[in-house]
Amino acid sequence: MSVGHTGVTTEPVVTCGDEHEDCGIREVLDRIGDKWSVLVVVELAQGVRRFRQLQRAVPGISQRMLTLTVRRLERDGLITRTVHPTVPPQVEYELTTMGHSLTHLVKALADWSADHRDAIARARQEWDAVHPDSGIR
Amino acid sequence: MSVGHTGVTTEPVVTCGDEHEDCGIREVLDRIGDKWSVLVVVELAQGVRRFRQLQRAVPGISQRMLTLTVRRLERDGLITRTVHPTVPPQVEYELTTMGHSLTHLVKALADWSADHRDAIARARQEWDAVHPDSGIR
DNA sequence: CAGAATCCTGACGGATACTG
DNA sequence: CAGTATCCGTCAGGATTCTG
Repeated sequence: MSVGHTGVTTEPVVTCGDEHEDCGIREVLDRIGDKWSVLVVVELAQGVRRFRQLQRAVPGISQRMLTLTVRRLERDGLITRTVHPTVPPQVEYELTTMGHSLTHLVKALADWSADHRDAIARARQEWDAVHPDSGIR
Repeated sequence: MSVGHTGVTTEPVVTCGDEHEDCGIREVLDRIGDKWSVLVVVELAQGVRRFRQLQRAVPGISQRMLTLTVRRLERDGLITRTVHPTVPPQVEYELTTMGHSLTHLVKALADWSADHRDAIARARQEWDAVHPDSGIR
């Protein structure tokens, strides 16, 4: 579609209809924009996982944050939480259909990231070279 | 491996290759996951904009945050900043090619949001009804 | 194992005032 | 107009401890 960033003839790829309104974008980002949600979703995309499994699969996450993250994902209907009344307790997490659909979006993110991470890194180095102590980072 | 818990025969849509590594996902989210970046990008998808134009187009953003946001986007090579040495000063912001490509990703986010916002809202209400005072929110 | 409850810190971001 | 400079509150998220 020839995006051409100089010849602004491109019709807007994304518009908000209402000029002054946030599209639903922020709504998604408020859910998956946090530090751990996507990583948990990515892991659950592999299959059913138990609590400890998730924690090991997502290195660096604390129990607290894992708990909060899965609770919120559950609340939003993106994953299910199944408690097996055994001892010791066993809790399984699994993506819902909606959760799986989110997976596609995450893939788009990963793809874009893979495609541009180098360019971004270069742009940064360049910028940082030109603006030594800008406070920006 | 057939992930499909419904009938989704899809092989994992997103995998991280290395089992224990963040894909580049967090990298993207660290850039556009903040409060304002996407909104600025969306506005710039419409065309070239000046500072005040941007601020009016993105209601609620402070000068400070607008400044920080455009600086970071510029640093990452997603937008350009052109200063016209006039008086009063005139500064124009414009998406780069890479910035435009990001626009497609943002559209994917908006689409997913539009498709699932209702389902999410319902899931929440339901969850909140079952878990009156869970602290989660 | 799978959490709940607390405490604590840094960073994100808002408000305001000043400048070229 | 297009910023910069400060001050300040909030809160996401880490570390730690306790429990069924």
